[in-house]
Amino acid sequence: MEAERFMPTAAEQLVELRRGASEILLEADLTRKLSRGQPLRIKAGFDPTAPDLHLGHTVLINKMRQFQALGHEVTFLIGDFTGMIGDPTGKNTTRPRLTRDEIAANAQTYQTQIFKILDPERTRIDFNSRWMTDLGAAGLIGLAAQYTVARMLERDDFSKRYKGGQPIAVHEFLYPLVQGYDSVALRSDVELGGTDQKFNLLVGRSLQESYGQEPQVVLTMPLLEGLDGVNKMSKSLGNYIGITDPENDMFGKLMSISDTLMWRYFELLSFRPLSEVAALKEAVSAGKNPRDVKFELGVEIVSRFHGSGAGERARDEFIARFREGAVPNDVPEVQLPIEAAGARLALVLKEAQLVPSTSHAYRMIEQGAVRIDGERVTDKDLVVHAGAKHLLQVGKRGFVVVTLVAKG
RNA sequence: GGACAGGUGGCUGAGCGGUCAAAAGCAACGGGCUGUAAACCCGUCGGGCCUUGCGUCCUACCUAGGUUCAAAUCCUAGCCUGUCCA
Repeated sequence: MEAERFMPTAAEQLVELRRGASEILLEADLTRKLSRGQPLRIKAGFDPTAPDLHLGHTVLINKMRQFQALGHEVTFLIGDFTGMIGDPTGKNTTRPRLTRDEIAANAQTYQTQIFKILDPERTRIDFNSRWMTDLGAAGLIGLAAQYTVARMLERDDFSKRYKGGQPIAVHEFLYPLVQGYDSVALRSDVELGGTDQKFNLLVGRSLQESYGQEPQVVLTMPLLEGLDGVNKMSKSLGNYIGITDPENDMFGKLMSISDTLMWRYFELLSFRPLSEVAALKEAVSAGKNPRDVKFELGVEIVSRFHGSGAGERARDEFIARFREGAVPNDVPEVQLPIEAAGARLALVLKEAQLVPSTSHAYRMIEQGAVRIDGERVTDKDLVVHAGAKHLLQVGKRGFVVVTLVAKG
């Protein structure tokens, strides 16, 4: 990697790096490391089982990007070994063991996604199985000897479960240790993580000292709230915006967040200078419609992942569809074989996958959620006939154009 | 190793032989009002079928058996979890 690159002073860098960060432990250490004027080794770990990144993950990735821009070296560490343990969450679900091929595929997926944000030239992708498989049982025990149970139980999650009579499997203690050992193996200078990772990241500091290294600086970023504005964004909660979501979906989801949450997204996701964000806030309290400010957020984010111009496109489409009630221009079309005598609409809705079951279809019709060719359906026994082509709509978002053909 | 307690729908949590597809809350979904915001109001919330009916069938209260006309509810064994004791 090129060593020659303009690097601002430690103080200047610190100002940038502090932005959005929840905590920097210890900031004095970071200043010292930065003052050396050498590129630092920045590490952030990711789960190999879920290669679908969402905006929540990008909070961290954006921070990595910032380090890169300042001339540091970033390692995107895929925890293929730790994935077998599973980060303790209290839900202790045993994760499926991934095959080599699956891991490789996931890593590939990660790359295509993160390089929309990170500079490929300055990003290393690594796997912790690279050193963990060689560590062996003896090595693992040696590693476990570096930390005490009492200190383990300081972890918030563990102490809660311990006090609350919830199970804690012994192997869960290994997760922080292995993650910490990754820092030893990489000789990392800084590790980034969500605030929920604080404990694990600190274990890294401690282990590096045990192994005779200078401890890493821990920089935690807040967890981004999901669409509900309450829980952290996560795929399993279904409150996420995937960075591979189609542009219209992505825009639509961004528009559905609350006004309060919007500012949070500006803070953590937007690349706008904070001064600009402050100005927008000002404008809103002066009477500007928050919706229009949200449009700006949507445009920026969608363009980031779908290319310049995509954001504006999505916005226009959104306005056309929802403000003016137009039908989206990318409605999927399907062809369905039905009985020559005709078929109940409820069944067709199910077949077209607009609803999960015919029972559900009946309920939707009863609730006035179903439209056929723009007309609200009131008759739940409505029969449609072969040869016809209809635009079906369920709720605000479900659209399908079906062509009905006679069976046989 | 021993004693005790417990395992119910996406979650929390009632029920402890029939009236239970299972109270209640949360979440979710749909409608209304809007800006696909919040708040609020209304409704739905296992699945199939049709004769859309307080209809019918299937699947469901950890697993496997059993007792009963009938079991989420009782019995037996197993698995899992927690508490206390050693």
